[in-house]
Amino acid sequence: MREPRLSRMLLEAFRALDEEVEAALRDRGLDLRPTQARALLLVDRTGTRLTELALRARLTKQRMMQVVDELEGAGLLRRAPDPTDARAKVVKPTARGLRSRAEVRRAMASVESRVRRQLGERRFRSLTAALVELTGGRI
Amino acid sequence: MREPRLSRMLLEAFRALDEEVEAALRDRGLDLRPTQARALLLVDRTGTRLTELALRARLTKQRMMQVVDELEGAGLLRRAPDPTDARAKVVKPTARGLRSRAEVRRAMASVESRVRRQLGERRFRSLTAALVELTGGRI
DNA sequence: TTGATTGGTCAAGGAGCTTGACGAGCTACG
DNA sequence: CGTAGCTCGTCAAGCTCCTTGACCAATCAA
Repeated sequence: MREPRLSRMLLEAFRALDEEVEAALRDRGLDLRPTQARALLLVDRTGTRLTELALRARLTKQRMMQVVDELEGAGLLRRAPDPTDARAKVVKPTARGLRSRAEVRRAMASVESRVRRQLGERRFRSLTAALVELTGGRI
Repeated sequence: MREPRLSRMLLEAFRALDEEVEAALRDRGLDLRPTQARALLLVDRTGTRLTELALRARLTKQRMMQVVDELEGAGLLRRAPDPTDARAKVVKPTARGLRSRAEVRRAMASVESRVRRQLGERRFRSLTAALVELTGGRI
């Protein structure tokens, strides 16, 4: 490679892992794109507001609405009125959504263990520690 | 954070660095987006074919053409016929392009040194080594 | 020589994200 | 209390980055 830059490597590593997660999801029969999968993980069992989801995912609420729309269309999430605030709604997982979420967790965990084995425990920890430091509180 | 996943951290770290590079470029008076900056670095002084650029950047040639179009419009690159192959053209930096490229190199290098200082030499090396291993030849 | 391949290009579109605006409901403060 | 300002979800539009598909002209391989 001609210009092996750190940011480039981070992007490639992200893409590689992202594709791996997507493939793992497909293997489990889930047709979810990584953004959808990540959003699914952020929803509390008891229901979470859209705005809160957007904050957690660091997306605009408009974008999060699109993602929730998709997941609602897929029957994995549903919206219910928030009893404590007439403006708001809460997003909840459906029964299918809960099952899918468990699959997503397993898929992500399996990829992550694969990486952990590839690097070895010590280097894996070192990698995540470095990333935490680089992102400095963004995550 | 609720679900601190490796792929998420990689993405956030990439974005953080990318924004930092973009800001560093703006500080130097260059209005280049990171994709354009990276492409600019890939062009040989003596000229490089579009297809070769696409390969180096791991983009489709169609996308690379768009990026080169933008950089040509900005007066940083120009296309010349390839004397050895009548189908082909070579993309070359203009004089301004060469100067901009040097600025890009400095901007990227400065961000990378900042990270290097932040992490310390040992952990920086460990990070890049882990990323190389994760991307496994993609870079 | 001719069939397959390569280099650049045009066209169209999709994924993922953003900004802007807005109505309905909530909250704080005079 | 009243009202000014804010928050929640939403609609609309558009941008960036990238992709797929189709072509033609030039080159290469048989």
